[in-house]
Amino acid sequence: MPRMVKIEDVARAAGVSVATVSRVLNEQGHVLPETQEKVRKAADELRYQPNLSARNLRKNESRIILILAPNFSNPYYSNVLAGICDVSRNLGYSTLIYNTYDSNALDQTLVTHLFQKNRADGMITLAINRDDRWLTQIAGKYPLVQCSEYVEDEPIPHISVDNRSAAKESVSMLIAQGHRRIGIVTSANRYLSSANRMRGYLDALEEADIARDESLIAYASADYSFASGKQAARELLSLPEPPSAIFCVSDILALGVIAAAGKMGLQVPWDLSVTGFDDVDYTTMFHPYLTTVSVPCYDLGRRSMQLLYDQIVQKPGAEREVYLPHKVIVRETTAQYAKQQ
Amino acid sequence: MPRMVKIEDVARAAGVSVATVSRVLNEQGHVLPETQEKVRKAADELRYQPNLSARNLRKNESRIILILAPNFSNPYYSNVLAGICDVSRNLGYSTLIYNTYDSNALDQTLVTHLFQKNRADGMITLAINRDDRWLTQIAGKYPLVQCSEYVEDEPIPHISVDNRSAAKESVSMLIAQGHRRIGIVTSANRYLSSANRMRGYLDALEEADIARDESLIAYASADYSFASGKQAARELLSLPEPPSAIFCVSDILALGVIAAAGKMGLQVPWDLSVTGFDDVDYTTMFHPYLTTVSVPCYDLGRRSMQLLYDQIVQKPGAEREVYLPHKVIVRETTAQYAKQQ
DNA sequence: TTGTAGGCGTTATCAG
DNA sequence: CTGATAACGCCTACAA
Repeated sequence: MPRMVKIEDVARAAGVSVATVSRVLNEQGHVLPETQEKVRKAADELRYQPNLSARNLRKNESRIILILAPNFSNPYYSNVLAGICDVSRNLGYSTLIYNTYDSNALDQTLVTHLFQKNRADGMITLAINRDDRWLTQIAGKYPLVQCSEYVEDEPIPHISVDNRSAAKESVSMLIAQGHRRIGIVTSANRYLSSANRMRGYLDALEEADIARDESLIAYASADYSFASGKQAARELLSLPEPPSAIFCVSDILALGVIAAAGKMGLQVPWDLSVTGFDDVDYTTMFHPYLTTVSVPCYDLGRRSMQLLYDQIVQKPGAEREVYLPHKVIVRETTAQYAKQQ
Repeated sequence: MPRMVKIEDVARAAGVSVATVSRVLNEQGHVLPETQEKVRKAADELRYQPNLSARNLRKNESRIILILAPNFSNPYYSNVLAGICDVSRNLGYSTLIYNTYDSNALDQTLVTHLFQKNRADGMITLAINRDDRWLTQIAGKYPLVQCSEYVEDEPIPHISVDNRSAAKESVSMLIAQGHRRIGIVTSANRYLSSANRMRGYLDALEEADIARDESLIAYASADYSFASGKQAARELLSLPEPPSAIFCVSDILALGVIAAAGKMGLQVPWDLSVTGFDDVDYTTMFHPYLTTVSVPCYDLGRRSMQLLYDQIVQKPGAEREVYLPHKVIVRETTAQYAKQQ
């Protein structure tokens, strides 16, 4: 590390004291415009950059944000991460990405430890379970924002889309197309999004006076794997009276369903309508293009960081519950119900 | 931020001086075993965690490493990032991910500024152009590792796969299947990987005494977009004498090629063989499964960080040029050449 | 409006 | 083997 210029060098060059330099550069207190001018000129010429360790030590902050993320390579999460990183960089924060791999491995002790060890100024969680009540204790002591997934019925700041409404809209659209036997492929995890998408599915059925049928509910693996989507589809399509449409709680699952259907000799959308959720990139990389619900991942990430920042600086009236708009996107995997002969 | 316990508290609890506590906890200098015992016990009970800002200030380091990445949502990069982040966390470094979006926007001034502003201890680049010679100046002043892409003919530490050999193996495999007219879809960017994959393609042709044919070389967009892969394929397949096989420098391009072929009434692999590169997740999410070259992205990320660390701590004999093994994976998009009737 | 000086929590040097 | 103490660079009372 080459020798760095410090505030003292700037002070000497400008012919003022370090206090004045600090005041000018941090825009605090009154300094004569002409003095300001001198200081800025000196700082510019010397290319002065404040030493962040010293500043952080003095101000008792770390400028580090902890991000708890389960899985980078999932395009959903990587988009959210991109949003968080872009904003945090602009705000002057470093990000410490903690790969949790499995959301069930998290607990209060571990998270507390992470905070203490890194002296993080705040944390964003991407995949907390809906019954992780212990998070409330953490949120009481440290700035925290839950992104996408959050703990149900606890007043911890969170941001997401309205999964229940989105699912309902999606399924209602299928009903409007004439489908009455509609299956769902959900996931055997403890995420609130899965639960709410299930609720939305049931809402739509109820509104259309379609009786709930347990045999039409299939569970894929906790991590939404392609293979488990195929497996779930096989169960549904082997039913004596199979569904004419399947609502999936994630795009990858939907792709698995389509693959399984193809293998069973069913053409999507003619023999089976399929809808996904999230609208990740590759939903339009193969025909038929997937009908799905678009979720603004990148913006979810951006807003999370902004919310967290508001909390850190204790901005009065900072929002604690934000829902971003979603959109049902009808493409090629859904069609009018054609009564089988 | 709750009040934190500091080294002084530990010293008082253990009945020793702060110097001794520091020595014990950092394992430097000789301290009586029984004194050590007392100190460790006190530190444990008080759950002491050193203040990293103070330590960094004192030791003149930042424990931050900069990552220059072009694009998170590309699964290739997100896997590399996962590897880097996992290792850096274990080594006690925070990562500052700088989203460059476009590799051509980078230059010496910008990168120098990033280093000075963040006082980063080192940097990993994921997508430098092969002619970014200015990087040599940077590498002379700061620890730096180039991952995946690197500047040609400059002695800056880098890690990647042997793209030239991998491409040659892949194309030779096509030749062994009887193909003689083999096209390539490469990318109009300035990455060394693209150049080397092109070289490998030519190597294979030359070895088989197949004359180079400029009309069989098509260029997709710089960011390997699906759409540009389709476009490139259309050019190739509209030729008076179209290729019977196409080697693509990325998986997404290959998928685009397959899509375009389908639209033109060509069945893969019967009417056309296609190979990709990288082996990202979704190459096995649709039939036909893609024949491709697997690249160990996650390990590339891990090793980059390890190499960078060796450089930061000035480990003697640290490696400066590493190639990780690749593997041609034959799946369903390639087949024996069947002479058209 | 500006300057002086103390202290943030560590590590490392120098005595003892 | 251990303790006292001087930096590291910055911010901010408090004084002038």
